[in-house]
Amino acid sequence: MTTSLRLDLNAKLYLRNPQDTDLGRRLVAESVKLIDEIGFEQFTFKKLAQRIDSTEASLYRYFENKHRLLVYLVSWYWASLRFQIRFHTHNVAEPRQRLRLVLEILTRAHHDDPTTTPLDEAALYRVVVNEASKSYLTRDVDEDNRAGLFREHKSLVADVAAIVSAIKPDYPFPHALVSTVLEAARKQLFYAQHLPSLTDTKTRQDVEADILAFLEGLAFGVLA
Amino acid sequence: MTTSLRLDLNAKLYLRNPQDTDLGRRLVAESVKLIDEIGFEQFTFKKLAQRIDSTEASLYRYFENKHRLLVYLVSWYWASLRFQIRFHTHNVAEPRQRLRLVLEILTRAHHDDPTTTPLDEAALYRVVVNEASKSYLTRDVDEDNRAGLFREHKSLVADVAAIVSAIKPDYPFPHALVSTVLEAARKQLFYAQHLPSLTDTKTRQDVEADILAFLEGLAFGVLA
DNA sequence: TTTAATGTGATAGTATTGCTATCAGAATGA
DNA sequence: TCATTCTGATAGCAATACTATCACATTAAA
Repeated sequence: MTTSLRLDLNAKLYLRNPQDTDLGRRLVAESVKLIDEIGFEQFTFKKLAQRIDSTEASLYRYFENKHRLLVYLVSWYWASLRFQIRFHTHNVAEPRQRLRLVLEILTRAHHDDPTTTPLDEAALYRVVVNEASKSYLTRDVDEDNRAGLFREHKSLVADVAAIVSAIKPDYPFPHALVSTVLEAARKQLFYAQHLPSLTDTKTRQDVEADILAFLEGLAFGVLA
Repeated sequence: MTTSLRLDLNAKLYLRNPQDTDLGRRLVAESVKLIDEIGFEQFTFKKLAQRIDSTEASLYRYFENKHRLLVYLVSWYWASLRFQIRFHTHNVAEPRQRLRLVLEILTRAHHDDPTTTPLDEAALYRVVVNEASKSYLTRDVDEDNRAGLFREHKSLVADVAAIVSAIKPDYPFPHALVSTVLEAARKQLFYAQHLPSLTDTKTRQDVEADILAFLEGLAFGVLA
């Protein structure tokens, strides 16, 4: 996968662009690892500052608070997923084949070579699986939404919904289908790892293959 | 809807059963309203104590912390949903018809008469929509799961998955389908209210009717 | 009936969290 | 050269998430 890719995210996500400075880049890279390790609730700017030999106040110059940092990380994930989808489906004309590819990327995107990318992709994916919902399940959703903080997520859903509509133009719920499938890909992985009775991959080997099969069944079932 | 129904939840959810005392019942009833008003992050036992003319420490006698209270409320919701499903599908033999009923209850359960029930059902549903994910998206999922805190959720999924398997015995993902549909019912309502570009109900009147149609399409699509 | 045990809510703490205000030095630019 | 801006560092503060201790009331046992 081609990387060192600099994704330009909505400037409202941060106070100062963390990609511009050494400290900013370490902030982001280490925050992924620390949130992955201790969870978002236990994560604080103070702990992160200690890790990267900086101070709390310095980090607050980049992000208003830890919630904004989470939204930034999740947006980064959506943006990179969207990039990968565009890249891989570029010269695939048949919409069903495109959708199939999207589902594959969705369930396997986090296996890319972590050395070529500025962030630990595997850790970021675990963070997204565990914490992404918290980025919008807050009192400030509407305000945050007005500020455009969820633009990356929306663009991704819009892109894939367009493929769905190409397959079946009269299907009335393309966006709902895509947002559901996107969510389900992550949730089912979480369930397989932590609440296996809410899914069906218990005894099997390749959890991701099962999730992919499940999602394909869902998507192509309604579009049949 | 028949109520004043006392649901017996897992005793590990609380330190002292809040249903046993007047204070306990007020705690639970008012917590639903307060969380609905200010959100789970802003909710504290201190604020709740002020509301019901009690003290912080008194409330800590019932629940170890506010997270346990949330798990309790969500479990109460799953249990009452399961009760309603059993009640309404009791004498419906045809599994497809049963599943259809379940989906209807899922999307409309919160319209029941609030005066007959100990909790404000509409407020509880809003709390579930906004906060339920936070009950298991924590560092302690595995521990909490071992303690049986998610039993109600699992039982509900198992019940409905059995209906799915009755419809199509060789379908390999009945639990994944049910947990996905359960989640989607809430998520799509949230999207319709806060992030409308992630769903397709923007211009329409009856959001719940749309969600029901979407879920029926999903479920009966894969089971066709 | 006395006394022991238990359950109740109230008061007063404490460590941590989530910031903010202020600062001094380094780099940048006019 | 001097002003501006940008950097990270120090200190502090209000709120949060509890905990420890208390006095009192009730119940249960001897």
